Amino acid sequence: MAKQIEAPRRAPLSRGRVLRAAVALADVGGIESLSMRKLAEDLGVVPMALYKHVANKEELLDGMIDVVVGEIDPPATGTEWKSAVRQRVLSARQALLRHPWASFVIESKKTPTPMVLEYMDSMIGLFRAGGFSVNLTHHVMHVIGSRVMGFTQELFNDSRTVDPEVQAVMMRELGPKFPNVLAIAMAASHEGESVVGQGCDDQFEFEFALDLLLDGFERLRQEERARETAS
Amino acid sequence: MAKQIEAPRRAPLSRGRVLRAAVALADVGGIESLSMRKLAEDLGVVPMALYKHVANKEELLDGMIDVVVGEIDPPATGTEWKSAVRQRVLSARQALLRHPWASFVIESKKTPTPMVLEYMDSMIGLFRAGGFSVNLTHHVMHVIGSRVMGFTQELFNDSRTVDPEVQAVMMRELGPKFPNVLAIAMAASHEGESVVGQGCDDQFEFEFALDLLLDGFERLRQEERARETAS
DNA sequence: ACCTGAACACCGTTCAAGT
DNA sequence: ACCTGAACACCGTTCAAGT
Repeated sequence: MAKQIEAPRRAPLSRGRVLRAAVALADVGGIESLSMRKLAEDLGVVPMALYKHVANKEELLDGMIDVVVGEIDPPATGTEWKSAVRQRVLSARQALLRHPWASFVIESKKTPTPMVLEYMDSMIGLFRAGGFSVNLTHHVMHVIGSRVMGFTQELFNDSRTVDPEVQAVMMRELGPKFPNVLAIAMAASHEGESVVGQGCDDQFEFEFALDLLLDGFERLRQEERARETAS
Repeated sequence: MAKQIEAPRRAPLSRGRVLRAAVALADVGGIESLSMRKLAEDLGVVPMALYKHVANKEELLDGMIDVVVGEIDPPATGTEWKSAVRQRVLSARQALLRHPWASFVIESKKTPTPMVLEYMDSMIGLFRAGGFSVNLTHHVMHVIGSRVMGFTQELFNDSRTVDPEVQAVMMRELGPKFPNVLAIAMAASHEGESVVGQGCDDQFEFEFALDLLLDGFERLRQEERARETAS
């Protein structure tokens, strides 16, 4: 029967608390469920109170990105460039998987946040330390693109578990019009000889792509060095 | 002094006219300027009239994507897989460049539209015809990712023209914190020996990346065929 | 039956009034 | 000086009233 009139104000609202609450909200409800008003409610605060800590929603999103980027492991030291890049990218991927909204928000920005820029800078540094010229580093950064942050646009999502019934429907519906897509979807769900299809293995595909790129980069690097020593 | 009471109703509003108007609106004002209400106004129509032709905004966006995808050239016939894929991807890129909002909208969809699926299906067909197995095709489609549609996430946009003064400011501001990013930005703007930096050449970078991937695919394809004939 | 104005349930953000 | 309720200028979409 305690009186409930004065709800205990947890902590005195700070930028950090606002950002963490926003990340949590987007994690559970998706980015489209994040509004200034809803966030304020979550924090037990009037909407306008948020504007003391973030200038506007844009800046809130910037801050949220930085929270995610902050979760990426620092680069390994003392390893050769390829595994250093590989490890860091895969660590970024883990952070991004924890916050599925983040890749979309990062892309939607026209200018990267300072922390993203810092991450990129250190990644460039790994290539430079590995003996890549400035120009070649520039090119490979473009090639690796968003994958350097640990994500790729999945234009077609075949990683969901498909139960046999749905599969049969897909067969009938999509089969005639998209036979090639169907063939891949079917093959993917039977791969790995699990009883029922579990869709394709995103982690495998990501690493497959990453390694193909890194191998290509290695070749370019060697060609460049050969050209240098030849002249 | 003509009477203006009855504005001439151009055409009797159709799904096609709605979609084309929406595309035009997004082309000039950006996707964030596209609202059902503004679109209706552009068409000289009450907002609710749109809902006769599209179920909701989601479906409007789907239709807009299909307009863009419809601009992509059909695949060349009678050429080997690599140049067929290359040509088609570069044609997709041209379409996407004409509608800068499109890549973002395409990504934002969780399921591809039928026309996107059809495009993917025909692209898969090109690989299959080139002798790639179903599984290898699956992998390379993941590797090529969004680039197959002609776009990549640019996490850092160094393609803008930078005048020397801005460059000097960048040098001072970014230099200490992001030396590696700066080095690349500087180098990119001096490349091609134009007098003033024009930023990096996006078309070159896109083709560089695409060709690196295609060469990698070629190698994988040959390895696979060698494995087949060996067994 | 079709069309459409008003209304509903939201937004992000401004601003002036309250303390 | 700080805080905040109300208001503003938008959204997408429902719905009932008008023809």
